[in-house]
Amino acid sequence: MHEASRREKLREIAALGVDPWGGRFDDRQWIGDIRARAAEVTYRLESGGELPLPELQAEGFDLRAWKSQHGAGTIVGPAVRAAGRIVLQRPTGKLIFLNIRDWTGDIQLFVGQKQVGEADFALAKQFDLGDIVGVDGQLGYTNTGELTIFAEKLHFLCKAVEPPPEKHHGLTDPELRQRMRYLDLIYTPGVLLRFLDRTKIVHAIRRTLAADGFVEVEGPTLHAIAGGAAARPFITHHNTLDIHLYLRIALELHLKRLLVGGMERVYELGRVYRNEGISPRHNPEFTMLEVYQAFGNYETMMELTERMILAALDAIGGGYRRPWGDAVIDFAPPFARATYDELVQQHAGVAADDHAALARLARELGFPPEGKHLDVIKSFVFEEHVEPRLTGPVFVLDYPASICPLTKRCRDNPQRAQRFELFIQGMEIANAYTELNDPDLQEELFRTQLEGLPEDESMARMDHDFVRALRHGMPPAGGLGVGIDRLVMLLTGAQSIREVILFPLLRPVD
RNA sequence: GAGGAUGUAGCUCAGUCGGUAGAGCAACGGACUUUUAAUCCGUAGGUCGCGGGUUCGAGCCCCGCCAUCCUCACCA
Repeated sequence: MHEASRREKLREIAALGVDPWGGRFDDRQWIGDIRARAAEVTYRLESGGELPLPELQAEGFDLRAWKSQHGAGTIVGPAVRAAGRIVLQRPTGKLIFLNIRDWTGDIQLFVGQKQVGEADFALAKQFDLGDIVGVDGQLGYTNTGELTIFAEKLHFLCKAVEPPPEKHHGLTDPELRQRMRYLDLIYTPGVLLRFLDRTKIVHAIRRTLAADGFVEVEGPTLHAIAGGAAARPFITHHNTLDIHLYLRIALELHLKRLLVGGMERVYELGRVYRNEGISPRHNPEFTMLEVYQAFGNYETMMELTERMILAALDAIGGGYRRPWGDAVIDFAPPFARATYDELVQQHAGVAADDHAALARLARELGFPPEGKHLDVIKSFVFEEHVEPRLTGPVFVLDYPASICPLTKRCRDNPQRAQRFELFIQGMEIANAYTELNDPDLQEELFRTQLEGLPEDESMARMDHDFVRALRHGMPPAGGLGVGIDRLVMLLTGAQSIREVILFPLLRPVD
């Protein structure tokens, strides 16, 4: 079978006195850095003097013709050391061309029998696609103008006993791409870069927060009460205490306790878990950022949100206009701002206080409005009719107070909550409040929220300790939540959340 | 949870009307010191997702199950 010949080569490599699993390999340069040294390659004329080589990327460039034009000489370049996985191999008798890949790029190796000697050439004949090899050699160009390392010494660094995917098509089966992410990262163009961009985005966010004096903390992920959001939790059990515990569905309530405790600027960037459906925009575990700033409000958070996103874009490069599917998202600041009611008027064509018109529209959209509060009807219309039209980026301001249980009301209008959500391509990316710090009102709002829940969500409980913490005094504060996975989707052009989560949840197979 | 699509060699994919299972890449043997998905000659490789059924005969038709993808519902 396919493994047998590779295992045979493994034995033959060992028989050559080489460890087929490799070892420490110091002082090698990344292929991207080596490629950047192309300009150091020159043409040394026998008649004396050195010529720089022309731009060799040009299609159809013929180095042979160029050389005969300029007279006899040799190509000289810097000595380099590289390591990478063999992704293509073209043996032509006593000469082998290899393409190797590290996480910065690909480069061609020229391995000639005469040039590397009998021993290394015997080793090179045992190479398979997928093996990891090292090389010492001179950077130069082949006759066809391809930047190439002309090997002088080869090093074997790791055998691949399994064959790689098809060399041209790679892995296309979406199931295999997720189950074998290690192959997807190597062989699907753009995948590794996207995940590296995710890291840069998260780092840019942390840098922005650190520069503003925020501290990062780690709250508990096992909660006795799953609070801070409305979602079904995962349930687990602690043996020694013999209690049910819930994986956290939000970061909010513990971070606010820290506000009470005097951590004036605090954030957590971490995983939350929601026992809900899986879709191109939902994974059961996903990454949230929550930020709390004492003596700020939701406008403080809006300004911070915009700065973090711009810093993330700067970190990955490519400007503020980003393709996303068939659309282009324009992140050029400042992001648009509009009130909730204005957007209802604009996109639904209905005045936000016109109860009858909203009810009519809700019914048309399949939502029976009878006996429902105006804000509930409006909220339905907003979600169904307005949100999909918010291609954004747009900050939606001043939500109806009755759907915001953790939010301070607007001073001039208690029917409005000091809350914004940032929408981009119909997706909610950020959600921020001026945090409610009135303990009695908070307790009352929790209570009415719990009363409204259906039977099967009765695991939601009042968090009395949180309310007690508020009674000890939480400074007025702005709070922000950001869905990191979705933000990364938008910034990197990914159409599915599975393209930005390294190991999305899949049903296990034996 | 509902509906639709897909599942054939390690990978990417064909497979007509129900009649002996196909290609390319990868692999193996041979030729080749400037190739570019190298090329040329030859060889080998299959539980057609799993389980039933219909039929003289099933990759193909029927039933059930499994997995993945998409849409919807829940949700961010």
